[in-house]
Amino acid sequence: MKQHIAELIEAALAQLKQDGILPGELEPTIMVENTRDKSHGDFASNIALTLAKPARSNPRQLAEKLIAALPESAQVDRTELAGPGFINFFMNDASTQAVIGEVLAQGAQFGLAKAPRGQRVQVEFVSANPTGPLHVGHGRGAAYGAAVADLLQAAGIEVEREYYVNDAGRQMNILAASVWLRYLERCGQTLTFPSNGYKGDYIHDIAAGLYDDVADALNRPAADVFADIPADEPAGGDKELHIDALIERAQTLLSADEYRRVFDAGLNSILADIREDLGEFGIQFQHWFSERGLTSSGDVDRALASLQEKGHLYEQDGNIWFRSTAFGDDKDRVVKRANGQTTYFASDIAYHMNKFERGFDKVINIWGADHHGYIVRVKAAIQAMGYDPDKLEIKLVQFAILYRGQERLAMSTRSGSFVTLRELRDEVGSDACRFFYVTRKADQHMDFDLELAKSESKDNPVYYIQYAHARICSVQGKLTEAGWQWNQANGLINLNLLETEHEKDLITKLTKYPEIVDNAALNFEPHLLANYLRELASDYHTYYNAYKLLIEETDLRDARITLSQAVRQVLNNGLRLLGVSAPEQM
RNA sequence: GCGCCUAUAGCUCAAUUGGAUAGAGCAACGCCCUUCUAAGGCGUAGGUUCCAGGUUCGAACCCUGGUGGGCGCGCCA
Repeated sequence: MKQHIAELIEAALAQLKQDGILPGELEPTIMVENTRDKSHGDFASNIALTLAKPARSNPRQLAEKLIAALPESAQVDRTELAGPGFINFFMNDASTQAVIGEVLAQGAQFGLAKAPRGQRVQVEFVSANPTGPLHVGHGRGAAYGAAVADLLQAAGIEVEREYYVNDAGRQMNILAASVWLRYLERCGQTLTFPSNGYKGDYIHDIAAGLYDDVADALNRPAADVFADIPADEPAGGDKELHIDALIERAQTLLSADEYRRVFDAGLNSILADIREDLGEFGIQFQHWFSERGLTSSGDVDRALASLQEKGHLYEQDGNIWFRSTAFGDDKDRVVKRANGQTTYFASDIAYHMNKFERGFDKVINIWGADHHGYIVRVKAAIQAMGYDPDKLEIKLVQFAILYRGQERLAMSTRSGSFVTLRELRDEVGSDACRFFYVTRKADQHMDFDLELAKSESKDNPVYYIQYAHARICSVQGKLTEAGWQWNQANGLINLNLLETEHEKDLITKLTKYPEIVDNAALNFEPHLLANYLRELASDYHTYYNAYKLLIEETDLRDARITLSQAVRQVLNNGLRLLGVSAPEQM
């Protein structure tokens, strides 16, 4: 409909150019906006305001001339000059009501792009280190990333969802050492667990599983394990040196294969858990991309060679540095240490090279806000390798702080006292989690109140929206009980009977849905859809309370139920895009 | 110290990305169930959009300078 109005304005502009009122070379972009206030009509254009200066004319006079030059349209009831020079368009009821037929005809397809946009994007999200279960902080990134990916797909873009698995590096070795030490305890030995190890209960479970598989084949005397190991922090030493020495010791006392066995026991078990957790959260990834694979495939070497060849690497103090300052970074970054080991950043460079080689039109990374310091250097590397850094879109997700009523819940991964995503889902349900996580703009800090998410009342937007859906479904049941039938065709013919303000508002709201989906997708802002659904549900509850649907007059009854069914369909479509279920009864 | 995010009603947040009179929900107060789910609805009240300048037809939004909050500033991952 906006398109239609833009065409009308374009025709008017052409007319004015022909009449010599506007300079012929003017090529303005025509903006048609939804009005905030319905007394301003359905749509408004600010074209006269933007053209006033180049046309050397007063905006209101120009608007008047434009209105006079607008072609007739069957859809537009009337136009009006308002305020400083806005042109307001009032659509006629029939053209607005047509949306109901569209919704019912298209069903689950309503709101999806009519044609593919011919773009392929990758969305990488969650990508939590596989050193423990996902916690509530990952939950927001998960819900946000999934919603963005689903929205982009709805907007006609081909989407690949990817999880980058950090299965290499020191943290993973700490995990392996933690598992091994718990396993040694399982074998009956007594030892002092390192303060810097992973202490969660899941480590015990993994160790128990390992013991079930290999019995005491990987057992070594604790005395040997701890012989000459530098003291841990509680004993007055350095916890980092302590754990590193333990890792090295594990690698000495165990053969390479044996160490790998322990390492993989931790990695695989945790990855499986994460995968299951996300699956239950309604999130599927097409690819689980292994960091370790980047080294074995030679991508890391290739990425560094590429930088080397273009003259962006140099050697100092035995380390190899990437001159990222040439691309706006505050300092250069080491990519290869003097001992020959590449850094995590080198893997990241290789990973992004790999992404770009896969030929996506856009690569979207969803990161926790604590990673913002990496944006500049990653973009620097991309540019240095000769790729377009603007194709990489990095969305930062701010932290969510959990509250139980007034009480603020603490989180700390190492101490094992964190709230996991699974615990959160068990407590408030996946639906509420998915919805709450995306009701706020991603770059907005948010408070997540467990009590509210659990409450089954209108205070809780998830239940409020789901209830609107269930209400409509229940009307269908009552209809049959009353011995009536809903005749959709008859309802569609009689839409003109829906002439109350409530009904008009509701129908207008339905017409906005496709645009909301598009906006939410292209701006990576699922909260727009969440807010829209709340408004639509609110409009429906208002309507439901104001009028009775099950009435004697067949035509009006059919029209009202037809409208209700269209609302139900849109609620269903919208909730599904956010990964929230639309129950038929509650 | 430097960088990124942020500041809107008592609280949690919106504002169609620069549009007209800044909107919702909580909380407060007053109403509506012999009527399709009261798991709901109606109404009242609540604002110098952190401060000071600037840009323009027009600013919560853009620019400059402050102030408060969050996060980051490893050859860790």
